[in-house]
Order: sequence, then structure tokens, then C-alpha cells
Amino acid sequence: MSSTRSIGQASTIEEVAQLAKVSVATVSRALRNLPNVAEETRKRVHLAAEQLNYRPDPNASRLATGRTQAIGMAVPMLGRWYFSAVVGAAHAVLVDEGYDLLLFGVATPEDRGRFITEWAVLGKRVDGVILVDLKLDPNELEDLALAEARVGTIGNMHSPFSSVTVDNRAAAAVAVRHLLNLGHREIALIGHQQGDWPFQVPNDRHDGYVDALREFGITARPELQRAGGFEIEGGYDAMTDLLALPKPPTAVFSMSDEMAFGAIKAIRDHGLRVPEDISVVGFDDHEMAKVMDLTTIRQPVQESGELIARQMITTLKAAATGDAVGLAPVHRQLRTHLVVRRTTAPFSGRRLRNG
Amino acid sequence: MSSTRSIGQASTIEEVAQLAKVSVATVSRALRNLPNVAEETRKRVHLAAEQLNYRPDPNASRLATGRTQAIGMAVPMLGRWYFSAVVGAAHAVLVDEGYDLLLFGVATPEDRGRFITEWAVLGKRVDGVILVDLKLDPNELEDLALAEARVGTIGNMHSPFSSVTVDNRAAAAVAVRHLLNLGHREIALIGHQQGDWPFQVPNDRHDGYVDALREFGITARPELQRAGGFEIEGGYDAMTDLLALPKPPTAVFSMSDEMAFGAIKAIRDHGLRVPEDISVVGFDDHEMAKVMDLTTIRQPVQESGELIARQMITTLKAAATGDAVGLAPVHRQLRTHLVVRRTTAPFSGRRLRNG
DNA sequence: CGAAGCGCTGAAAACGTTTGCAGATGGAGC
DNA sequence: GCTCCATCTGCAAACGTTTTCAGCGCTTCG
Repeated sequence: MSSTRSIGQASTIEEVAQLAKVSVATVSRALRNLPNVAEETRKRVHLAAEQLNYRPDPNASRLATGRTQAIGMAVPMLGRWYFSAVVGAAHAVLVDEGYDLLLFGVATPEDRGRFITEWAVLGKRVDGVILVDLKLDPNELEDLALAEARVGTIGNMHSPFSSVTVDNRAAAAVAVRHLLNLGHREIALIGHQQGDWPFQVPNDRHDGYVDALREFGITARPELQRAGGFEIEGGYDAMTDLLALPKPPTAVFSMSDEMAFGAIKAIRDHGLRVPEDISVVGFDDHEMAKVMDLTTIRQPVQESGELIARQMITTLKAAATGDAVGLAPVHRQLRTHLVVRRTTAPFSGRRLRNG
Repeated sequence: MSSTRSIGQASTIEEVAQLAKVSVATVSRALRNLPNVAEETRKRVHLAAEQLNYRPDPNASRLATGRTQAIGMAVPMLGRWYFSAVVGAAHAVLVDEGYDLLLFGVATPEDRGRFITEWAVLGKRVDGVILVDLKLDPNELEDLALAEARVGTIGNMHSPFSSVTVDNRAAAAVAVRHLLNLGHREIALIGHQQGDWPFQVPNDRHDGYVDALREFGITARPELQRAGGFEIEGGYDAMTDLLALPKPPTAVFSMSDEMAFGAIKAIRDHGLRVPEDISVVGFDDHEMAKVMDLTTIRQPVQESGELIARQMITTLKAAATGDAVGLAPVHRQLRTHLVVRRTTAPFSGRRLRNG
């Protein structure tokens, strides 16, 4: 029934024009539903286009208009749950608005530079870019601003660009304060990376950790802080190290749930129990946190992705219509909160000792 | 030092030509390192291009050549670990080869159709597409073949296109046989979806489940088979249902680790223990499987992504050079194996009863 | 010494859209 | 009947590459 099934070969706007007996210009206008084309003509063109299964060549269109109808997302680690969740959420709204999504993995600062020059500024691949958890340096900021790049960020706030963030510092402090209120005093940190780690988020969480300790008159000790690479494995290794300390901590704050999972595993492999021997609190509210009964800081991951995508769309629309006020960056800070489950418990009074 | 920092505005090939005092044709040839341009000229052009920070406009280039240097990936659920792992792995090799990666989420059969017509065949957005776990119907296959689309698949084998697969049926049978050998006879299945589920993989795993049971003279019972939507939550719900059965199963095979995690959680929430009361085996070897001590079927996720990406590159190269034999599809089947951890144990002899 | 071939270069025609501008048509107002 | 305007349409010039083809100057060979 109805038309034949095969979708056949691609056809050009020229052929549509011939079939509809109008010029290509009219076809172009009619199909994009621009004003100034007679209703009867529009119908004819649409019909012809449908018969020929016509789709405008996006590349020709991009070349002519300078717009790509695509946006790029730069994420540090594609495999991590947090990032894939954000990408998934953003993807949904972008596709819905007719945009393509290009993915760019940015593992190193060099990648980041390459991403910015090749993609965001010079390479005309995308109309805008969404940066997830990437910290820009002043030069990069300047480059992007000069190029009038449309940028949105998640995780970090850069004043010239719209952003969706959470207060990582405050949230981390809440997590650590929770442990302090339970009576813990020897609280380790997993996730902090020494040296010039190119992300801001971990630094903020680190600051929150220090803040909370200080409120209780405690100064953070370096030997209780371990890098975990934000992966399960890294969390495991970090915790293993901590357990080998002469006096292991009685509680751990992990900058991500995934590292927390690794830490819990390490603790159990060491013959100890969570939370009886050691309390653990994570950050993210990973979907596995419920399964693991992990006390953690919930942040609105999906919502962040959606919001920044929507914001990107509005920015792009504003740019297209020359609407200056629509172009002004908007910064949204979403709420986090502590979800208490069963990996945290009051300090028992017993301390472990090694050697 | 050296050149000034700002990357400045985009420049065109025309300007490079003027600066290097050659024609645009020569610039194009020189920068792509084609033969037939004098070494001295090539140097001059490269220098000029560098000074101007020239990058060829990909859209113009695409329009002229018909090639996009981009490949698309269609995945059913962006958020699931398996898919993001595959995408991550493929992304790494594609970017390495200078290809862009476009993402397309395909949740429904309609999406799939849209993906194929708009992207793979008619829309000239990508040079090739990688389908993850998507089952094509005959019409779609025909369309793609007619359009000479470059397609690679993971999960399903479609004879005209290169594929990377595992033997899901055999692997599932191994998992179930493991339970049978432990003495279990009432073995539930989580993950199977009744009706026309548009994916093949679950069907294969279901068949393997039936196969193994039959070897032991057992016929699969519908009430022991539950859909889980391949998510943690779904696994939890499915298991909860199973536990409400008059005679709950003594073991469960879950088609994915994530559903298995949910199932374990449900069992524990129900006051029962894994594996003492109920054994659980999963499928994937998710990175959390180690943490959860889950017995599961390991499949080479990363490797699959890499391989199919590489295969795509070779196909594209073969198409470019008109190399017919290079265009022939290659099918690779990777090995899986059972990883026994601690969620499976011999049948205790005790059966639970409700009501 | 002429022809042929080789290595290099440039002019110009694609590629398939969008869009500025001008022309055609027809109706309204005087 | 004429002008004016609004509405619709088409012509042609972009957009920035790639690629075909021809031409140029040299060498080589018969």
C-alpha cells in the first residue's frame, strides 16, 4: 500500500525543483517554511520532495549558511558513569531540537587545546560546544571569547559562558561534616590529585574537605589524602594504601562514588567491615549507590545535562536572531544533598593499628 | 616567544595561496601532501598555512569530496555501561584516525528507521555507521545495501556487513549450565522481553538459557522468566516478583550484570542471602562485577569497540581505493568465558516457599 | 634537432545549498 | 487608466574546498 518501500538514491534540490516546476530557490524556501511562498506552491514542493525522498545535503547547507546544526561535547572520560549520564541527557534534548551531537574525548590538557582550536574555534564543525568538567586557562578563555564561540559548561563556572554547576566545595564539606558529626576525626580523602590536575571540580571538593575539618579544629594531613583517578580501581588502590598506614583512618570521603565502591571493596578484602570498622561516603549518587547502600552526595546529573543543552539551544537561537540579551550567559547552580545510607556509622571508639 | 598566542580568526585557502604566492589548487595539494608538488613549494605553503593558522573548512571539503571524515554510532541506551564502554573504545581509535564521532541514540524501532534513512543513507552526515546491538529488518538491510552504506555491527551479525560478536547463545548456556552443575533446578531468567523486542542479543541469550535447561531435561517455565529492561531498577523489580512466587527459584541468570545487581539488592532487601539462599549469575563483566563479587560471563567490551572501529576504517579505505576485496565484510566472533566469583554456590537442598 | 615524456603549476568547473536582488503579476486607490 | 504596493518567484552570486585538464619548461631519447 501507499508508496513503494525502498528509499532509493539521494536526490538533489534541482530535481525537486524540476518535478515541482519551480526554481531551486523556491524549493529551498518552501521546504524550510519561510514566508513569501504561496500556499499552493509550498504544497507542490513538499509533495515533490516527498516523492523523491529528498533530503538537503547538510554539508552544502552548512557551507552556505555557516551553521552546522551540530554541537560538540567534550568529556574527560567517556567511560565514567557521570559523563555518560550527562552526555545521554544532553543528547536527548539536542536531537529533539534537530541538532547532531559530536563527541570529543578530552583526556589530557593537550587534547583540550586541540579540541578548542580544531573544533570550537577554527574547525567549523559545530555551532557550539559543551564542556563537561573542563577547566579553561585564561588563554583558552580569551581565544574562545574572541572567536565568539558558543560555549556552555557543566561543573565549572567561567563567567563569560553559561554554566550549570553545583557547589562542590560546600557539598564536600557537608559530606565530611557528616562524618565528623558521627565522631570521626581521622578522615581520609580519596580522589585528590597532586600537581596541576586540569580539572577544577576535584580541587573544590578538596577545599570542602579541608573546610569541614578546620571547623572541627583539625588540619588536613597529606598522608590521609590519596589520588584515585576517579575509577573503581584507583579507589581500591588508594584505600589499600590507607589501610597500610600505621594508624588507618576511621572514615573516608571519596570524591566519586566509583572510587568509593573500590574503597569499600578494598576494606572488605582486608577483612574489615563497612561501616563498623570504617565509614565511607561518596559523591554523585551513582545508580549503583543504592545497591551498595552507599552514603553519598546526590547531584542532579541528568538535569545538569538537560539544562546545559537547553541553554545552548537558547544561546544559539539568540545568536541567530541577534538578540543580545539572550546571549548573556546564565549561570545555574543546582542543589545537592546528602543521602544517608548504610556505609556510615558513628565512630566506634576503636582504632586500627598496623605494625 | 615564537609566534603570538592568539589563534585569531579563521582564514581561507585563498589567503594562504596569496601569502605563499601560489594558486589555491597548489595549496590544497601541498597541505594534503599529495604528490606532484615541489618540495620547496610544499614547505612554503605549509609555512604560510601555519602563519595564518589555516584550517580547511570541513564542510566545504565534505561538499567537494562527498566524504565527511565522520562516522556515526547508533546505540540503544546511552546511559548503560556496556554501551558507553563500547562507544568510548571506538571513539579512541576513530579520533586517532582523524574521524569525528557522531552519536545517535536509538531507543525505539522508529528511531532506528529514522537513523537509517536520515543518517546512514540519505543524510550525508557520516561516511559509515556502527550499529551497537541493533537488529535490522530485511527492508532496512536492503536499503543500506542499495545505498552502499558502510556499516559495521556489534552484537548482531548481518551477513552483508562486518561484525564483531560473541556467541550469546552459547555463553548464556554456559552460565546456566554452571548453575545446573551446582545442583540448581529452579533457575529464573531476568532480561527477556516478550513480544517483538527489536534486539537480537536478548533472544540469543534466552535461547541459550532454554538450551542448557533442556540438556538437563528441564523445560523452561514462563513464570520464571521476567523482563528487566536491562537496568538495575528493572532487575530489582523482576527479582522482587520472582521472590513473591509460591516457590521462588533457587538461582537466577540475568542477561546483564546491571540487572543482576538489582536482583541481588532485591534478594537482600527481602532478608535473604546471596549465594546461600539464591545464586545469581550475570552477563558482561561490568566493572562493578568485581566489587559485587558477581559470577558472570565476561565479554570483551573494549576490544569489541576497538575492533569494529578499526574494521570501519579499513572498509572506508578500501572503498576509497576501490579495493574490492577489502570491502568484503569480515565477521569476528570473540570469546567469552565464565568468571566464577561469589554469588553462586551449590544448591543447599532448602527451597523457599511463600504463602 | 624534433618529439615525447616528466614534473610541476594554475584556471576553472564542479559540489548542493542559501539568499540578495530584481522582476512579474495582480489588486487597490486615486 | 495609472501608480503604487504587496506578494510571489527566479536569477545568479556566494560559501570554501577538490579535482580535471591543459600548459609550461626541461630533460631524454631516437
